[in-house]
Amino acid sequence: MPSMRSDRVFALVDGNNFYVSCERAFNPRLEGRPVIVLSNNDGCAVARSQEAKDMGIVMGEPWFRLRHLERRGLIALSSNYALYADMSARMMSVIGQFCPRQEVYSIDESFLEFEGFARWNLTEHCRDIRDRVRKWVGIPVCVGLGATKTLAKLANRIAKKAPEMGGVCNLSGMSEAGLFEYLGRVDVRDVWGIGSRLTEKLASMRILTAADLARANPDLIRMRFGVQVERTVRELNGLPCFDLETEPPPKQQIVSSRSFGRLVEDKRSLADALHTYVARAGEKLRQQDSVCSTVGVFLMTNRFMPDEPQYHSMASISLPFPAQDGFTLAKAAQRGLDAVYKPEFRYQKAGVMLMGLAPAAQRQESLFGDAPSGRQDLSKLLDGINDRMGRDSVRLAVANQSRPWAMKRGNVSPAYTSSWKQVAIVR
DNA sequence: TCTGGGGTCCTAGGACCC
DNA sequence: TCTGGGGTCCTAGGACCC
Repeated sequence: MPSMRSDRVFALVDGNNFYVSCERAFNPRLEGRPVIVLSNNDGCAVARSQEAKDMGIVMGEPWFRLRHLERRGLIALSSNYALYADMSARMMSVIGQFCPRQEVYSIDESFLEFEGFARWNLTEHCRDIRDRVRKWVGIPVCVGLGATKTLAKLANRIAKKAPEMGGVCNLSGMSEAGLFEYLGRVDVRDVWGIGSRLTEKLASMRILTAADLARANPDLIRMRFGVQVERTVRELNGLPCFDLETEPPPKQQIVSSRSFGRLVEDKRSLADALHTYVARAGEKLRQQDSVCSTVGVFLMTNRFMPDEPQYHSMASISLPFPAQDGFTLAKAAQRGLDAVYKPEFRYQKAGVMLMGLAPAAQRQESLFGDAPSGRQDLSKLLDGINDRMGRDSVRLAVANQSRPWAMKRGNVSPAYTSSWKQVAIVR
Protein backbone atom coordinates (compact mmCIF):
# COMPACT_ATOMS: atom_id res chain seq x y z
CA MET A 1 0.00 0.00 0.00
CA PRO A 2 1.18 3.50 -0.75
CA SER A 3 2.22 5.31 2.39
CA MET A 4 0.92 8.82 2.97
CA ARG A 5 3.60 10.46 5.07
CA SER A 6 4.31 13.95 3.87
CA ASP A 7 7.58 15.82 4.13
CA ARG A 8 9.43 12.95 2.50
CA VAL A 9 11.98 13.67 -0.15
CA PHE A 10 13.90 10.93 -1.92
CA ALA A 11 17.31 11.42 -3.45
CA LEU A 12 19.23 9.22 -5.83
CA VAL A 13 23.00 9.58 -5.85
CA ASP A 14 24.54 7.88 -8.87
CA GLY A 15 28.17 7.62 -9.94
CA ASN A 16 28.88 8.99 -13.40
CA ASN A 17 30.16 6.26 -15.76
CA PHE A 18 31.07 4.47 -12.56
CA TYR A 19 33.55 1.84 -13.75
CA VAL A 20 35.33 4.32 -15.97
CA SER A 21 35.48 6.81 -13.11
CA CYS A 22 37.02 4.15 -10.84
CA GLU A 23 39.73 3.53 -13.42
CA ARG A 24 40.33 7.26 -13.86
CA ALA A 25 40.69 7.79 -10.12
CA PHE A 26 43.96 5.84 -10.31
CA ASN A 27 45.05 6.61 -13.81
CA PRO A 28 44.72 10.30 -14.66
CA ARG A 29 45.93 9.67 -18.20
CA LEU A 30 42.46 8.33 -18.91
CA GLU A 31 40.99 11.76 -18.21
CA GLY A 32 39.48 13.53 -21.20
CA ARG A 33 39.84 10.46 -23.42
CA PRO A 34 37.29 8.01 -24.77
CA VAL A 35 37.39 5.04 -22.39
CA ILE A 36 35.20 1.96 -22.10
CA VAL A 37 35.17 -0.92 -19.63
CA LEU A 38 34.40 -4.35 -21.06
CA SER A 39 32.30 -7.11 -19.53
CA ASN A 40 33.80 -10.42 -18.45
CA ASN A 41 35.66 -12.18 -21.23
CA ASP A 42 36.20 -8.77 -22.80
CA GLY A 43 32.81 -9.37 -24.38
CA CYS A 44 31.07 -6.04 -24.70
CA ALA A 45 31.07 -2.46 -23.44
CA VAL A 46 29.44 -2.10 -20.02
CA ALA A 47 30.65 1.39 -19.11
CA ARG A 48 31.53 4.34 -21.33
CA SER A 49 33.09 7.70 -20.64
CA GLN A 50 31.31 10.73 -22.05
CA GLU A 51 33.91 10.91 -24.81
CA ALA A 52 33.16 7.28 -25.72
CA LYS A 53 29.41 7.96 -25.76
CA ASP A 54 30.09 10.89 -28.05
CA MET A 55 31.80 8.50 -30.48
CA GLY A 56 28.45 6.73 -30.77
CA ILE A 57 29.33 3.67 -28.70
CA VAL A 58 26.20 2.17 -27.17
CA MET A 59 25.78 0.13 -24.02
CA GLY A 60 26.36 -3.59 -24.59
CA GLU A 61 28.06 -3.22 -27.96
CA PRO A 62 30.42 -6.15 -28.55
CA TRP A 63 34.11 -5.41 -28.48
CA PHE A 64 34.94 -7.01 -31.82
CA ARG A 65 32.77 -4.38 -33.49
CA LEU A 66 34.48 -1.55 -31.59
CA ARG A 67 38.07 -2.60 -31.93
CA HIS A 68 38.64 -0.47 -35.02
CA LEU A 69 37.99 2.63 -32.89
CA GLU A 70 41.30 2.10 -31.10
CA ARG A 71 42.87 3.93 -34.01
CA ARG A 72 40.78 6.93 -33.09
CA GLY A 73 42.07 6.86 -29.52
CA LEU A 74 39.52 4.58 -27.83
CA ILE A 75 40.90 2.87 -24.72
CA ALA A 76 39.24 -0.40 -23.70
CA LEU A 77 39.86 -1.86 -20.25
CA SER A 78 38.94 -5.30 -18.96
CA SER A 79 36.63 -5.13 -15.96
CA ASN A 80 38.21 -5.11 -12.52
CA TYR A 81 35.35 -5.86 -10.16
CA ALA A 82 37.54 -6.08 -7.08
CA LEU A 83 38.46 -2.45 -7.63
CA TYR A 84 34.90 -1.30 -8.36
CA ALA A 85 33.42 -3.07 -5.36
CA ASP A 86 35.95 -1.49 -3.05
CA MET A 87 35.45 1.99 -4.51
CA SER A 88 31.71 1.48 -4.20
CA ALA A 89 31.98 0.68 -0.50
CA ARG A 90 33.97 3.86 0.09
CA MET A 91 31.53 5.96 -1.89
CA MET A 92 28.50 4.53 -0.08
CA SER A 93 29.97 5.18 3.34
CA VAL A 94 30.69 8.83 2.49
CA ILE A 95 27.16 9.30 1.11
CA GLY A 96 25.73 7.71 4.26
CA GLN A 97 27.19 10.53 6.33
CA PHE A 98 24.64 12.92 4.87
CA CYS A 99 21.38 11.16 5.68
CA PRO A 100 20.28 8.71 8.36
CA ARG A 101 18.24 6.68 5.87
CA GLN A 102 20.22 5.14 3.04
CA GLU A 103 19.56 2.29 0.64
CA VAL A 104 22.46 0.94 -1.38
CA TYR A 105 20.59 0.13 -4.54
CA SER A 106 23.37 -1.04 -6.82
CA ILE A 107 27.13 -0.87 -7.09
CA ASP A 108 26.96 2.79 -8.11
CA GLU A 109 23.59 4.03 -6.87
CA SER A 110 22.25 4.97 -3.48
CA PHE A 111 18.78 6.17 -2.52
CA LEU A 112 18.41 8.50 0.45
CA GLU A 113 15.19 9.44 2.21
CA PHE A 114 15.02 12.81 3.91
CA GLU A 115 12.28 13.15 6.47
CA GLY A 116 12.16 16.06 8.86
CA PHE A 117 14.51 18.12 6.70
CA ALA A 118 11.83 20.70 5.89
CA ARG A 119 13.99 23.58 7.03
CA TRP A 120 17.00 22.43 5.08
CA ASN A 121 18.03 23.52 1.65
CA LEU A 122 18.29 20.00 0.25
CA THR A 123 19.68 21.16 -3.07
CA GLU A 124 22.65 22.70 -1.26
CA HIS A 125 22.95 19.67 1.00
CA CYS A 126 23.21 17.42 -2.05
CA ARG A 127 25.81 19.68 -3.64
CA ASP A 128 27.86 18.99 -0.51
CA ILE A 129 27.43 15.24 -1.06
CA ARG A 130 28.69 15.62 -4.56
CA ASP A 131 31.69 17.68 -3.55
CA ARG A 132 32.71 15.39 -0.73
CA VAL A 133 32.45 12.18 -2.75
CA ARG A 134 34.51 13.79 -5.46
CA LYS A 135 37.14 14.93 -2.99
CA TRP A 136 37.34 11.94 -0.68
CA VAL A 137 36.73 9.09 -3.11
CA GLY A 138 37.60 10.64 -6.44
CA ILE A 139 34.31 9.71 -8.11
CA PRO A 140 32.01 12.25 -9.80
CA VAL A 141 28.33 11.75 -8.96
CA CYS A 142 25.00 13.36 -9.82
CA VAL A 143 22.05 13.70 -7.45
CA GLY A 144 18.33 13.78 -8.25
CA LEU A 145 15.65 14.73 -5.73
CA GLY A 146 11.91 14.12 -5.87
CA ALA A 147 8.83 13.19 -3.90
CA THR A 148 9.20 9.49 -4.84
CA LYS A 149 11.97 7.12 -5.85
CA THR A 150 10.75 7.19 -9.45
CA LEU A 151 10.91 11.00 -9.52
CA ALA A 152 14.34 11.00 -7.86
CA LYS A 153 15.56 8.63 -10.57
CA LEU A 154 14.15 10.85 -13.23
CA ALA A 155 15.66 13.96 -11.64
CA ASN A 156 19.03 12.23 -11.56
CA ARG A 157 18.77 11.61 -15.26
CA ILE A 158 17.98 15.25 -15.89
CA ALA A 159 20.99 16.28 -13.79
CA LYS A 160 23.25 14.04 -15.87
CA LYS A 161 21.98 15.42 -19.17
CA ALA A 162 22.09 19.08 -18.14
CA PRO A 163 25.57 19.95 -16.87
CA GLU A 164 24.46 23.54 -16.25
CA MET A 165 22.50 22.27 -13.23
CA GLY A 166 25.76 21.54 -11.49
CA GLY A 167 25.07 17.86 -10.99
CA VAL A 168 21.99 18.28 -8.79
CA CYS A 169 18.37 18.40 -9.96
CA ASN A 170 15.62 18.92 -7.40
CA LEU A 171 12.05 18.15 -8.54
CA SER A 172 10.62 18.19 -5.02
CA GLY A 173 8.54 21.10 -3.84
CA MET A 174 8.01 22.22 -7.42
CA SER A 175 4.65 23.38 -8.77
CA GLU A 176 2.71 20.76 -10.70
CA ALA A 177 3.02 22.79 -13.87
CA GLY A 178 6.77 23.03 -13.42
CA LEU A 179 7.10 19.33 -12.74
CA PHE A 180 5.06 18.35 -15.80
CA GLU A 181 7.16 20.63 -17.92
CA TYR A 182 10.17 18.49 -17.00
CA LEU A 183 8.26 15.22 -17.37
CA GLY A 184 7.21 16.26 -20.85
CA ARG A 185 10.84 16.32 -21.93
CA VAL A 186 11.64 12.78 -20.80
CA ASP A 187 10.96 9.79 -23.05
CA VAL A 188 8.74 7.19 -21.44
CA ARG A 189 11.45 4.60 -22.08
CA ASP A 190 13.67 6.48 -19.65
CA VAL A 191 11.23 6.11 -16.76
CA TRP A 192 12.39 3.64 -14.11
CA GLY A 193 10.48 0.38 -14.64
CA ILE A 194 9.59 0.99 -18.30
CA GLY A 195 11.64 -1.23 -20.58
CA SER A 196 11.61 -1.71 -24.33
CA ARG A 197 8.56 -4.01 -24.43
CA LEU A 198 6.39 -1.65 -22.44
CA THR A 199 7.64 1.32 -24.42
CA GLU A 200 6.32 -0.29 -27.60
CA LYS A 201 2.95 -1.11 -26.13
CA LEU A 202 2.61 2.34 -24.55
CA ALA A 203 3.44 3.98 -27.87
CA SER A 204 0.38 2.33 -29.40
CA MET A 205 -1.67 4.13 -26.74
CA ARG A 206 0.03 7.42 -27.61
CA ILE A 207 1.91 7.44 -24.34
CA LEU A 208 5.31 8.73 -25.38
CA THR A 209 6.68 10.85 -22.55
CA ALA A 210 6.88 10.61 -18.78
CA ALA A 211 4.18 13.31 -18.64
CA ASP A 212 1.86 11.19 -20.82
CA LEU A 213 2.36 8.25 -18.48
CA ALA A 214 1.77 10.39 -15.40
CA ARG A 215 -1.57 11.53 -16.86
CA ALA A 216 -2.70 8.01 -17.82
CA ASN A 217 -5.57 6.38 -15.95
CA PRO A 218 -4.00 4.17 -13.25
CA ASP A 219 -6.85 1.62 -13.30
CA LEU A 220 -6.58 1.17 -17.02
CA ILE A 221 -2.81 0.83 -16.73
CA ARG A 222 -3.19 -1.76 -14.00
CA MET A 223 -5.60 -3.78 -16.12
CA ARG A 224 -3.33 -3.81 -19.14
CA PHE A 225 0.13 -3.94 -17.61
CA GLY A 226 -0.20 -5.02 -13.99
CA VAL A 227 0.30 -3.57 -10.60
CA GLN A 228 3.95 -2.62 -10.97
CA VAL A 229 3.30 -0.20 -13.82
CA GLU A 230 0.31 1.24 -11.99
CA ARG A 231 2.64 2.05 -9.10
CA THR A 232 5.00 3.77 -11.50
CA VAL A 233 2.12 6.00 -12.68
CA ARG A 234 1.27 6.93 -9.09
CA GLU A 235 4.90 7.58 -8.25
CA LEU A 236 5.20 9.98 -11.19
CA ASN A 237 2.35 11.89 -9.60
CA GLY A 238 4.23 12.19 -6.35
CA LEU A 239 2.59 9.37 -4.36
CA PRO A 240 5.30 7.13 -2.86
CA CYS A 241 4.62 3.44 -3.60
CA PHE A 242 8.19 2.13 -3.33
CA ASP A 243 9.74 2.43 0.10
CA LEU A 244 13.38 2.70 0.99
CA GLU A 245 14.99 -0.65 1.77
CA THR A 246 17.65 0.20 4.28
CA GLU A 247 18.88 -3.32 4.71
CA PRO A 248 18.97 -5.69 1.81
CA PRO A 249 16.70 -8.71 2.21
CA PRO A 250 18.56 -12.02 1.98
CA LYS A 251 18.84 -13.28 -1.57
CA GLN A 252 16.31 -15.81 -2.77
CA GLN A 253 18.64 -17.36 -5.27
CA ILE A 254 22.36 -17.26 -5.94
CA VAL A 255 23.81 -17.68 -9.41
CA SER A 256 27.38 -18.13 -10.47
CA SER A 257 28.06 -18.53 -14.15
CA ARG A 258 30.52 -17.53 -16.85
CA SER A 259 30.98 -17.62 -20.55
CA PHE A 260 34.11 -19.49 -21.52
CA GLY A 261 37.10 -18.04 -23.31
CA ARG A 262 36.39 -20.56 -26.08
CA LEU A 263 33.94 -23.36 -26.80
CA VAL A 264 34.31 -26.35 -24.49
CA GLU A 265 33.14 -29.86 -25.21
CA ASP A 266 34.82 -32.25 -22.81
CA LYS A 267 32.97 -33.07 -19.67
CA ARG A 268 36.03 -32.91 -17.51
CA SER A 269 36.61 -29.25 -18.26
CA LEU A 270 32.95 -28.46 -17.68
CA ALA A 271 33.10 -30.26 -14.34
CA ASP A 272 36.15 -28.25 -13.38
CA ALA A 273 34.48 -24.96 -14.32
CA LEU A 274 31.30 -25.90 -12.48
CA HIS A 275 33.29 -26.77 -9.37
CA THR A 276 34.72 -23.28 -9.40
CA TYR A 277 31.27 -21.71 -9.81
CA VAL A 278 29.61 -23.83 -7.16
CA ALA A 279 32.41 -22.98 -4.74
CA ARG A 280 31.81 -19.27 -5.38
CA ALA A 281 28.06 -19.64 -5.00
CA GLY A 282 28.56 -21.57 -1.75
CA GLU A 283 30.68 -18.78 -0.33
CA LYS A 284 27.92 -16.30 -1.04
CA LEU A 285 25.37 -18.65 0.50
CA ARG A 286 27.33 -18.99 3.73
CA GLN A 287 28.00 -15.26 3.80
CA GLN A 288 24.32 -14.58 4.21
CA ASP A 289 24.07 -17.65 6.45
CA SER A 290 21.46 -19.42 4.37
CA VAL A 291 20.97 -23.00 3.32
CA CYS A 292 19.63 -24.10 -0.04
CA SER A 293 17.38 -26.99 -0.95
CA THR A 294 18.00 -27.22 -4.69
CA VAL A 295 21.09 -26.93 -6.86
CA GLY A 296 20.60 -26.11 -10.52
CA VAL A 297 23.20 -26.68 -13.22
CA PHE A 298 22.86 -25.23 -16.70
CA LEU A 299 24.83 -25.49 -19.91
CA MET A 300 24.43 -23.56 -23.12
CA THR A 301 25.94 -23.43 -26.56
CA ASN A 302 26.76 -20.17 -28.32
CA ARG A 303 23.51 -18.72 -29.61
CA PHE A 304 25.38 -16.31 -31.86
CA MET A 305 26.80 -19.13 -33.97
CA PRO A 306 23.97 -20.26 -36.24
CA ASP A 307 26.03 -23.07 -37.78
CA GLU A 308 26.70 -24.59 -34.39
CA PRO A 309 24.10 -27.11 -33.12
CA GLN A 310 22.19 -25.36 -30.33
CA TYR A 311 21.31 -26.71 -26.92
CA HIS A 312 20.57 -25.26 -23.53
CA SER A 313 19.23 -27.04 -20.56
CA MET A 314 19.12 -26.96 -16.79
CA ALA A 315 18.94 -29.79 -14.29
CA SER A 316 17.66 -29.20 -10.77
CA ILE A 317 18.95 -31.48 -8.05
CA SER A 318 16.93 -31.57 -4.84
CA LEU A 319 19.07 -32.07 -1.76
CA PRO A 320 17.94 -34.59 0.85
CA PHE A 321 18.57 -31.92 3.49
CA PRO A 322 18.91 -28.16 3.00
CA ALA A 323 22.64 -27.57 3.05
CA GLN A 324 25.35 -24.93 2.84
CA ASP A 325 28.56 -26.93 2.88
CA GLY A 326 30.77 -27.01 -0.16
CA PHE A 327 31.01 -30.80 -0.40
CA THR A 328 27.28 -31.35 -0.57
CA LEU A 329 26.88 -28.56 -3.10
CA ALA A 330 29.74 -29.80 -5.25
CA LYS A 331 28.36 -33.32 -5.30
CA ALA A 332 24.95 -32.05 -6.34
CA ALA A 333 26.52 -29.92 -9.07
CA GLN A 334 28.30 -33.00 -10.40
CA ARG A 335 25.01 -34.88 -10.52
CA GLY A 336 23.45 -31.92 -12.27
CA LEU A 337 26.17 -32.01 -14.89
CA ASP A 338 25.63 -35.74 -15.41
CA ALA A 339 21.97 -34.98 -16.05
CA VAL A 340 22.34 -32.16 -18.59
CA TYR A 341 25.58 -33.01 -20.35
CA LYS A 342 25.35 -34.17 -23.95
CA PRO A 343 28.66 -34.96 -25.61
CA GLU A 344 27.58 -33.91 -29.10
CA PHE A 345 27.55 -30.16 -28.34
CA ARG A 346 30.19 -27.52 -27.81
CA TYR A 347 29.43 -25.25 -24.90
CA GLN A 348 29.88 -21.52 -24.51
CA LYS A 349 28.61 -21.02 -21.01
CA ALA A 350 27.81 -22.94 -17.84
CA GLY A 351 26.51 -22.01 -14.46
CA VAL A 352 25.23 -23.03 -11.08
CA MET A 353 22.11 -21.78 -9.32
CA LEU A 354 21.36 -22.25 -5.66
CA MET A 355 17.62 -22.15 -5.06
CA GLY A 356 15.12 -22.64 -2.28
CA LEU A 357 17.15 -20.49 0.08
CA ALA A 358 16.26 -20.21 3.75
CA PRO A 359 18.02 -18.89 6.83
CA ALA A 360 20.31 -21.57 8.25
CA ALA A 361 18.81 -21.00 11.71
CA GLN A 362 15.35 -22.20 10.75
CA ARG A 363 16.47 -25.23 8.79
CA GLN A 364 14.06 -28.07 9.08
CA GLU A 365 15.38 -31.18 10.81
CA SER A 366 14.87 -34.53 9.20
CA LEU A 367 12.23 -36.85 10.52
CA PHE A 368 14.85 -39.57 10.77
CA GLY A 369 17.62 -37.76 12.56
CA ASP A 370 19.93 -34.84 12.10
CA ALA A 371 21.37 -33.79 8.81
CA PRO A 372 25.14 -34.12 8.71
CA SER A 373 26.62 -30.96 10.17
CA GLY A 374 30.36 -31.49 10.59
CA ARG A 375 31.09 -30.48 7.01
CA GLN A 376 29.51 -27.10 7.47
CA ASP A 377 32.15 -26.05 9.95
CA LEU A 378 34.88 -27.16 7.60
CA SER A 379 33.43 -25.10 4.77
CA LYS A 380 33.29 -22.04 6.99
CA LEU A 381 36.87 -22.67 8.05
CA LEU A 382 37.95 -22.74 4.42
CA ASP A 383 36.04 -19.49 3.78
CA GLY A 384 37.97 -17.91 6.63
CA ILE A 385 41.32 -18.99 5.24
CA ASN A 386 40.45 -17.78 1.76
CA ASP A 387 39.27 -14.49 3.15
CA ARG A 388 42.59 -13.90 4.87
CA MET A 389 44.98 -15.45 2.37
CA GLY A 390 43.30 -14.58 -0.91
CA ARG A 391 40.70 -16.31 -3.01
CA ASP A 392 41.31 -19.96 -3.91
CA SER A 393 44.19 -20.38 -1.47
CA VAL A 394 42.38 -23.53 -0.46
CA ARG A 395 39.85 -25.29 -2.64
CA LEU A 396 38.39 -28.73 -3.08
CA ALA A 397 40.63 -30.98 -5.10
CA VAL A 398 39.36 -31.20 -8.64
CA ALA A 399 42.59 -31.82 -10.53
CA ASN A 400 42.55 -30.18 -13.96
CA GLN A 401 44.35 -26.91 -13.37
CA SER A 402 44.88 -25.99 -17.00
CA ARG A 403 41.57 -24.14 -17.23
CA PRO A 404 41.09 -24.03 -20.99
CA TRP A 405 37.79 -22.29 -20.19
CA ALA A 406 39.34 -19.42 -18.28
CA MET A 407 38.06 -15.94 -18.82
CA LYS A 408 39.73 -13.54 -21.20
CA ARG A 409 40.96 -10.37 -19.53
CA GLY A 410 43.29 -8.71 -21.95
CA ASN A 411 43.72 -5.29 -20.39
CA VAL A 412 42.96 -5.31 -16.70
CA SER A 413 44.10 -2.62 -14.27
CA PRO A 414 45.82 -3.50 -10.98
CA ALA A 415 43.80 -4.15 -7.81
CA TYR A 416 44.90 -0.76 -6.48
CA THR A 417 42.86 -0.86 -3.31
CA SER A 418 42.34 -4.50 -2.45
CA SER A 419 45.71 -6.21 -2.85
CA TRP A 420 48.89 -5.16 -1.04
CA LYS A 421 50.96 -6.36 -3.96
CA GLN A 422 49.22 -4.00 -6.35
CA VAL A 423 48.63 -0.94 -4.24
CA ALA A 424 49.09 2.39 -6.08
CA ILE A 425 52.54 3.90 -5.71
CA VAL A 426 53.05 7.65 -5.31
CA ARG A 427 56.39 8.90 -6.57
C1' DT B 1 38.15 -15.40 -33.81
C1' DC B 2 35.13 -12.09 -30.91
C1' DT B 3 28.16 -10.81 -28.21
C1' DG B 4 28.29 -10.18 -19.59
C1' DG B 5 26.51 -11.65 -15.16
C1' DG B 6 23.35 -11.45 -11.37
C1' DG B 7 19.17 -10.41 -9.65
C1' DT B 8 13.73 -9.24 -8.65
C1' DC B 9 8.70 -9.30 -9.12
C1' DC B 10 4.38 -10.58 -11.28
C1' DT B 11 1.14 -13.53 -13.72
C1' DA B 12 -0.97 -17.49 -15.73
C1' DG B 13 -1.95 -22.07 -15.55
C1' DG B 14 -1.80 -26.74 -13.72
C1' DA B 15 -2.09 -29.89 -9.76
C1' DC B 16 -4.30 -30.78 -5.85
C1' DC B 17 -7.42 -30.33 -1.88
C1' DC B 18 -11.90 -30.01 0.42
C1' DT C 1 -30.25 -32.90 -20.23
C1' DC C 2 -26.33 -32.84 -17.64
C1' DT C 3 -20.66 -31.70 -15.96
C1' DG C 4 -19.27 -27.10 -8.56
C1' DG C 5 -16.48 -23.73 -6.71
C1' DG C 6 -13.02 -21.84 -4.09
C1' DG C 7 -8.50 -21.93 -2.27
C1' DT C 8 -3.37 -22.87 -2.14
C1' DC C 9 0.97 -24.15 -3.87
C1' DC C 10 4.26 -24.62 -7.42
C1' DT C 11 6.45 -23.66 -11.79
C1' DA C 12 7.54 -21.48 -16.10
C1' DG C 13 7.90 -17.53 -18.50
C1' DG C 14 7.91 -12.62 -19.23
C1' DA C 15 9.31 -8.18 -18.03
C1' DC C 16 12.24 -5.27 -15.68
C1' DC C 17 16.62 -3.58 -13.20
C1' DC C 18 21.87 -2.55 -12.80
